[in-house]
Amino acid sequence: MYVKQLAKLMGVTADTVRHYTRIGLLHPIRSEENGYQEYTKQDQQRLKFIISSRQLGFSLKDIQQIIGESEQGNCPCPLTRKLITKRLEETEALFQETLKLRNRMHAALAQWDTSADGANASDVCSLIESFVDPINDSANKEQRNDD
Amino acid sequence: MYVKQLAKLMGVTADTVRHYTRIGLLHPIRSEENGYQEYTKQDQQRLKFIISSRQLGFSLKDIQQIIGESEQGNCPCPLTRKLITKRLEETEALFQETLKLRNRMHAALAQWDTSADGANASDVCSLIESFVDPINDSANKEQRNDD
DNA sequence: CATTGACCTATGTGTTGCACCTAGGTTTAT
DNA sequence: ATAAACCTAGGTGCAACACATAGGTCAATG
Repeated sequence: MYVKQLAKLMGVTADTVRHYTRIGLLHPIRSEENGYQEYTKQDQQRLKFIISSRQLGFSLKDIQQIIGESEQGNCPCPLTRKLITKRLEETEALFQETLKLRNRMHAALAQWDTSADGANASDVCSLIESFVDPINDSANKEQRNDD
Repeated sequence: MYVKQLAKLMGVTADTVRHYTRIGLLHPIRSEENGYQEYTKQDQQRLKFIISSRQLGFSLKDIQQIIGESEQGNCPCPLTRKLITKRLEETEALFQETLKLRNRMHAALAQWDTSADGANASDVCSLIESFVDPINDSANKEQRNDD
């Protein structure tokens, strides 16, 4: 099976398959006739594993490590548990940040909905410069008492 | 004011200030004595604007554009409104993706909490390979009837 | 007065996970 | 014969910096 066929079968792009091959996650066999990369059912299984792992938030380096453990005959599960804990923390942090950003953006749009495109010579953009984050506004801070 | 002093004052790293300078967002004056970059109050205001804009989800390129409009004498507000709409859509999408990822990760940890580190010769990692996403599992799909 | 430590410079590389491009070679069909 | 569609390796681009390299500057100290 050549690269595009495998990619199509697994629902990724040929570039993705080539990328995984480049970094050593897949090991196709080189055809002696034409120099093409031949992907076997093993590669297909491996690719499925990579896709599943990515869906769970593992980085490609994580996946390399996990596969490395497995190939050295060790059970990779402890490593897997350890890694997902780290990734979950990161994802949690990203989630919170993204949530806050989304809220700020909504707040800005709401404020800007009722404010005109004023032009102040000293400003670059009055909308941005006059925006007050309702959550981090100091007027609200004393209530929250967290500084 | 030199780079580190400005950075400290505004709560960013000196590298960040240098980065903004490199891409033309800040315009310090070169000292003739020692060749150091001298940042003025204008740069300080500008940096404050950049930080505010970043907090609202604008990319550095967005900020370049907005400043560009302003420097050409045009009111940048319409552009600002247009750009934040795009960024908000992206942030919304990122938020949803991150939320789903977080849920998958929590589901995995929950499943793995009650499953042993089994070793199957054909698997790389049985935990990952046997994980069933409760949300995208076809058995549940008909029940939940959307998302 | 030489040295140390803390600052400064420009430029280049590393990060992540691919997508895209270059410049070719191969295979298949018309 | 030629075009269309596939394949190759290797390189670049993205975002927003962090970090490293190799050097120059400056104030204070022993």
